[in-house]
Amino acid sequence: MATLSTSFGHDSMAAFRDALPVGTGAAPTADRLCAIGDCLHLAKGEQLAPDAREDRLVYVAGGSAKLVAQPVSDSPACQVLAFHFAGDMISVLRQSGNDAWGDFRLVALTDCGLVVFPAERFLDLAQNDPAVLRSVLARSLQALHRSRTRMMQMGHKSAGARIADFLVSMAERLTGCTTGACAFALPMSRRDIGDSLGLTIETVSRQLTELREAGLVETEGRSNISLSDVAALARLAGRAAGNAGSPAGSQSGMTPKS
Amino acid sequence: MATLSTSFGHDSMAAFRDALPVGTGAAPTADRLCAIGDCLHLAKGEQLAPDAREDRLVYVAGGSAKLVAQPVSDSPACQVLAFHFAGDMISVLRQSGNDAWGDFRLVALTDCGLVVFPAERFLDLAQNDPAVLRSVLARSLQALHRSRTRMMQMGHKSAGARIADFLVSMAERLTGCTTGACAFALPMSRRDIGDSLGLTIETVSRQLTELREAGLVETEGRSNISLSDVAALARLAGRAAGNAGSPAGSQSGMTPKS
DNA sequence: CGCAGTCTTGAGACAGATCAACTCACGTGG
DNA sequence: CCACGTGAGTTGATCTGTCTCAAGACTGCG
Repeated sequence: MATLSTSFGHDSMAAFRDALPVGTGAAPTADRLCAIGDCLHLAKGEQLAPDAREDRLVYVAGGSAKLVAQPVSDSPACQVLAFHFAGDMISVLRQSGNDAWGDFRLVALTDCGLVVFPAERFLDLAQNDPAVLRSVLARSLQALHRSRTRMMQMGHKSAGARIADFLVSMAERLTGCTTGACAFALPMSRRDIGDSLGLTIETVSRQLTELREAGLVETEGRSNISLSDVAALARLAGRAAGNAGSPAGSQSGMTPKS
Repeated sequence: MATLSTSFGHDSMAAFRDALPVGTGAAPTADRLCAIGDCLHLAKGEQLAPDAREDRLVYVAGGSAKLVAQPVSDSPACQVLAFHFAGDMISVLRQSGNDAWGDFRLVALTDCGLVVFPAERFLDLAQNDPAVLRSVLARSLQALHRSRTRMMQMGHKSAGARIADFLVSMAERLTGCTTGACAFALPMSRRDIGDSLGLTIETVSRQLTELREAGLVETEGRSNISLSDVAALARLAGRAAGNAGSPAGSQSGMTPKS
């Protein structure tokens, strides 16, 4: 976290600026937005201090993180709400209020660079530039849509389908691959996967074994995984044909240029 | 849908206007918004024509409706995404895109009055009045938050907890009651309840019976229900103490004044 | 009053959770 | 550099909760 911190921070801000919509005369707004953004670097395992006073918008410039909700009293399982990777813009809302769940926290799965904004002030500034505000709104609606779709799936999908869906989604988000074969390293543990899918760690493991025996998946070490046929997995996951759903999380990807 | 349409329509529009944030100089914007809004009345069982070309924002002026997603090819169960009541502002996005799910449809559970806006044009106009735009954004973020929270619960909650949660949520939304006893009429069928909770109709029935035997619930006829102790149900549902989560749906309630 | 569809209730099957070993990867210290 | 230990991952046996299939009872409508 030491020496590289500042330069990483600088890169983070630059990355954020690049991700902004290129509206006419948006430059001054971008400047002001950057002025209130707080660059920070989280080492693997560290978490964003859960300031309960205000909502925050966080831009992930690099690395990967998980958004978790911790049960307030008892402590059995913490639910993973979403995984996030470079380019995602996520809203970390304060206190869910009065449910049995405590606050939401962003935890680093790998070292990662973030830009943190106070939501209120960010929106105040964005208000001057309707294009930015609207862009954020559009992302939110999209995110809502994805969340709904995901919820829907969670409702009645088998463990196997959920795992397949998870893998397809990861392949897509980590490598951009939507068909054929691909390999990548999963930054999260089996427990994280289970917690995000509403399954136990044992079930996750068993399903992976099954896929391995079916020749669709190969694993090496703890995190390296390779999929031999993404399309087949997508079919197993109950997706139509194309895909593009991003079930395992992404609520507000912010990559208007790509 | 015939004779009463216009007068009901008028009331719907008035209700919508009342719900708008009272910003300075917002009146002209309100006028323009109302100008593109389409008032319409749905009889019980009717559905909003699923125009697949554009996203729409719908204000529910009166009555109750369900937002459903229909599987495109096979036809086993249609998933109920949310229930909506008077005062809710919901976004009906067109085609989920490429998933195995077809389009989203709004179906009337009881006769209801709606104001339908083309999302694009609504936002174009709202852009002139940042207060309105921001209000919509705030609602969206809230909705996302609720959706996430709900998803989280869906993940690992027992059937009993889901039903209890559902009842508490309905009590709150239909009668404003958050503790003590209350009675109301459920506008949706057991099947709808099951489809929204990811349970079968039989399980819903069984759980209700169980609650009845526990003395927490009484039913009369098909839809009348009375809860003797909402707080106890909330506890059963795994909520902390207060409540205010609105799990069974509401994504964008629009009642800034209340 | 009778029919159709909704709701309830029961018995059996199955998926996934739970409990309990066991194995292996990876980081540490000798 | 390699043995070692810890914690992650795998595998197996069993158990519980929910779905499924199948009657039956009731509501509410024509």
